Amino acid sequence: MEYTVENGKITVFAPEDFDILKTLECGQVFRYKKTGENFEIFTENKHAILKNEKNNVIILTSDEKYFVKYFDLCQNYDIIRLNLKDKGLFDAAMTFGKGIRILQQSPFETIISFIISANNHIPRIKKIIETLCTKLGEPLDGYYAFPSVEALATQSVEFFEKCGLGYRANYVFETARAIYDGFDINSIYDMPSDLAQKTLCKLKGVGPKVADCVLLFGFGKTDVFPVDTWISKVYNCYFGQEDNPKIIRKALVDKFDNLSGYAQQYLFYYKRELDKKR
DNA sequence: ATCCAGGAAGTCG
DNA sequence: CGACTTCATGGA
Repeated sequence: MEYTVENGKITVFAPEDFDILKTLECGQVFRYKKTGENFEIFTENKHAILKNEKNNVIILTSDEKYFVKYFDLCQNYDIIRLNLKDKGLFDAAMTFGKGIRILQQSPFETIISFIISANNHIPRIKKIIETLCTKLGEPLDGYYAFPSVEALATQSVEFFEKCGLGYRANYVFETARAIYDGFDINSIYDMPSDLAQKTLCKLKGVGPKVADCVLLFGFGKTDVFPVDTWISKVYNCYFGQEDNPKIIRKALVDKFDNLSGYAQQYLFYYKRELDKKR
């Protein structure tokens, strides 16, 4: 992918594989908003403004290096799609989702965010995360950072209940505490994905699906396949009759191997957008 | 109004 | 283990 970096500005040239809206709306990230014609995205204590200019994608940010990695600009999605086609992913999903990029997000932020996502609506997930940032995040230039481990670990369960977390209040409480007390999330980077999933599942509120989301979006592990309600639907529609998420996951990881995460995003986005329209 | 959400924990057998 | 139930909240 061709891009240039200047002071405060990344220009991605005529990217067939960088669709701002698809990348933000495909369910991997919650802290973004539309401001007029542009989009604004927040992560950790950073933010960037995204816009289309002529045929280019412009990223305005004071931390160019961070967002080159964040938007996965060095990855070639053309080659990924070719390999996915070989592995048997149908064209319609890839054509429909062309332009999606898998974001390389903060591990801690994805852990907390996807605990909140479990059995919840996306608009509500966004709202709760924003509330946490507003109340506990470091105030910056016109926005708030995502709360630090310490900021979250030193709250009471009642605090999280007041933020609208419901029964997930205790999950966030326990998990923030565990990490604050020394649960080493950085060790996850060096683990094979099956052990990494098992390790993450020790955290309260983290099960197989949330763990896979964290591994994919937070740790850049692409040999995992988060199976949620949408993937179950799409599986039964195009692959085979099965309702056990564990069996579905194994079948899909066997099929797509180290490209599972990409396949998952194309399939998730495809099915969810199609069902939305009807 | 009432249904249900990018699932996970708890409790059974 | 595996199946089955429960879980708080508020946007649609």
